[in-house]
Amino acid sequence: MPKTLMTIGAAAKSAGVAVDTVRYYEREGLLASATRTASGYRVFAAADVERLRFIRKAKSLGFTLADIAELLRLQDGGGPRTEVRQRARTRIEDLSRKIAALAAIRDALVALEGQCHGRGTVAGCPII
Amino acid sequence: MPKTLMTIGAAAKSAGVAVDTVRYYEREGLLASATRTASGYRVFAAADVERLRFIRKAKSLGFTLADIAELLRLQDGGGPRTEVRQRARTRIEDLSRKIAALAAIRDALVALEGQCHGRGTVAGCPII
DNA sequence: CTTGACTCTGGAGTCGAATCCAGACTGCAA
DNA sequence: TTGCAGTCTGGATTCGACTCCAGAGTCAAG
Repeated sequence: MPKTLMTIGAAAKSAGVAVDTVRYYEREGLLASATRTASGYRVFAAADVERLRFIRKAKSLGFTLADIAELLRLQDGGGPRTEVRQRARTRIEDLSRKIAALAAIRDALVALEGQCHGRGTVAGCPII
Repeated sequence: MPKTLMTIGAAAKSAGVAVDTVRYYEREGLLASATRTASGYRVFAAADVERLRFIRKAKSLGFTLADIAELLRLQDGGGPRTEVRQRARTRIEDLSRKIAALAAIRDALVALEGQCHGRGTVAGCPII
């Protein structure tokens, strides 16, 4: 096997994911069914590892697997770039909303913390 | 039944949660086992509704049910207020970290978006 | 040839926080 | 009295993204 062709273990390691995760992605259709050796072992090429890395990166950017599946479908179909931009923008808006919500929560807690002098029992504590 | 005593449906509605959720909280120990009518219906008092409201509010502040159970235990035990403050501070730190992480993700996406001119197919699109 | 690491499959289990279900019972109004 | 909304129980199901399992087959090193 040339070094660009590898077993699932090598591919997983190279992409930084777990072996089970690779099989899971294949089941979920994010990866095409891998070709097999005569004995049934999956064989992965560099492009597959790239795809795994892309999934990992997109996940780290907060996309769900469903989002990523969409993106990959676009990629596979050579779809329009505007579509990709649109998804990125949607995701950015999601993130902004989520950040604002969390910041509001934090500020509310900070305010409560400021009101609590920290002495006595919890009875009457503004946080409670 | 005096109007401060109510069925699960009324209590749930008054606190703004679902009936199933109330039973779930009871099962999980966030609410003491409610007293019952002769026929086995749960009976709730104003204090129970307050407790439900507290849970709802704490949840909206991003505490998990496990966090909230702790807070309630403190409350029930008349524990030290410093403890409550400590938990609030921990939660604030959690939130700050989460906000920072999301902001980093968003900024990365914004940067990618800026690099993509939005023309052509996805091949070579920096977002991909 | 044996050992140990790797891979295969289908399916089950995990987490949190509910939500939904069937089937039986209760309570209130018309 | 009948009808329907509400309640009871215990258990199953949901979502997302894995993770783990048993039992069987395969591969490479020593």
